[in-house]
Amino acid sequence: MLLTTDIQITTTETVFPVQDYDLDATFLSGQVFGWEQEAGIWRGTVDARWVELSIASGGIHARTPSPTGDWRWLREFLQVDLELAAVLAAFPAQDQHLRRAVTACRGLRLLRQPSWECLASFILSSTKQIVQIRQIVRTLRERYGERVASLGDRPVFAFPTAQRIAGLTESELRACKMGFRAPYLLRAARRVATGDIDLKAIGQMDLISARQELLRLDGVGEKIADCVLLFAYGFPTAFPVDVWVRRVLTQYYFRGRQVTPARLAAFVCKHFGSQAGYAQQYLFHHIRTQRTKDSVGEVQSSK
DNA sequence: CACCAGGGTACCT
DNA sequence: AGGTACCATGGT
Repeated sequence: MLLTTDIQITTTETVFPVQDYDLDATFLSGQVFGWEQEAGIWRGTVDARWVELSIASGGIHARTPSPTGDWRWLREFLQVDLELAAVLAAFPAQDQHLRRAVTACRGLRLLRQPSWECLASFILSSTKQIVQIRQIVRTLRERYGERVASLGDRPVFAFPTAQRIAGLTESELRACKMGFRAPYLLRAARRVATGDIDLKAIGQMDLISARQELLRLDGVGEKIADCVLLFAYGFPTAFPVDVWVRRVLTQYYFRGRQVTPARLAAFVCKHFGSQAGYAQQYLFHHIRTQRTKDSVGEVQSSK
């Protein structure tokens, strides 16, 4: 089918007519680590393509350094065709905690990231603060990523491929300050490079099989698997539970009592429903951006 | 300077 | 199945 926005032959910019899309909330919500913001403009790469994004009247304005005849790669990444209202309508109607998070984070979206970069980034994420994950990813790009065309003054590098990382040594990776995660990343890169783990095939699987396949990787547990399932493959019920989400769930829905992981998973499945992954992202971003607000302080200080 | 960070594994009971 | 030490590094 032909969409009017895709008919242009070659152009370096376009506008996606989409409403309720907050670039700041989306790129700052801990789902992606390689993008930089300056004066309201977000810059980053999708695979080997560099792009800059800003909010314009009527939607998202995108610019690329060289003509892009077909913007499907960016539509896919940004998920501009997703109807956010339909997602929000699937949330439990009587959940006031979730409702408040949605109101506070209006326009927060889930991206659809390239799978290898997403997997690698979250292998690096364990017990790291988001700022540190960003730093490690930046170092990896600068040292081992392919240079890509950009519009700025400084050079830009793509996230290094699995093949590239597979050819590195553990000490070279440790030099990027990733610590004990280095052997995990190296082994994952090798298995992806050899095809032992087929990232493309995982996208065609059902949720259970895809999760099982990701869990075969050393250094990938349930939380990281769920991040990749949600942020790279778009499984709508994947629900990553990190320390923040665990904290917010136990505080809001279990009166601060200790809950076993199995019981928590059962609650999540029953309560949040078909768009649980989106609900998770709203709760996560909300709790992390509400520093000094009354009741939230209790959540932050509780274990 | 303790404590914590978008965890996972090995090893224990 | 559920607890715990440990892993490496830097922010707060």
